[in-house]
Amino acid sequence: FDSREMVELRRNRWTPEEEGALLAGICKHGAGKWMNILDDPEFRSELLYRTNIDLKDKWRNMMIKEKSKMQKLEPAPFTFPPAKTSPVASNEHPL
Amino acid sequence: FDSREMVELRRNRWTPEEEGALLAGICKHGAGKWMNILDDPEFRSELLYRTNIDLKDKWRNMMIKEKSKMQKLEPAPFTFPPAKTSPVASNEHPL
DNA sequence: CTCTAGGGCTAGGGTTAA
DNA sequence: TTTAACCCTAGCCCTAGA
Repeated sequence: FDSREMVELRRNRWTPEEEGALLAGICKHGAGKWMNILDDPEFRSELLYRTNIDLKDKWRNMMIKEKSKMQKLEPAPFTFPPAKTSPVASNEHPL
Repeated sequence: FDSREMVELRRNRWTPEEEGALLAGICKHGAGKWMNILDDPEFRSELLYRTNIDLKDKWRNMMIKEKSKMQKLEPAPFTFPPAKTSPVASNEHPL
């Protein structure tokens, strides 16, 4: 009996602990080895309520977020008239 | 400049016909099956200019309105222990 | 059969406009 | 100020292909 099968009903935010376990698992097994990460005793307890699909989806979302952060750091191309550089309020959405 | 053209620029208010189609679609497919409702030939023509997100948002707003009406009608008497809620038949859509 | 990759869809918080 | 309509996106679903 696998308790992961029971958790189909929840819509769950990822905790920092789960994210850490996922990243550590990726470092150890590689991105894409979702079932290997879940089966690893080192991460199993932290990711008990996640499926291999959950891991894949979460990794994708993390990559999307990293990508958008990178785009913010890239130097702005030369334009005229200059693009407005008003600071973005922290409660606004990125992108 | 025709004032009716101004109407096109406003936010797209839901018509009673659209609301009826949405409710009928929910009865048939269930709340949450927004794309199924849109794809159903029975409702497609009436909801032609709505997206699945529009359907979801409209249903939420309708529920909010119903809820506030309920709260106005029910003074919510203090009881202890709390009154138990009636169970819902499992063969019905949850709505 | 299981597992992964990637597109699609929903839920719910947040924002805008009237 | 209120709120119907609309936006953003994390999380979850569907499914072809390995």
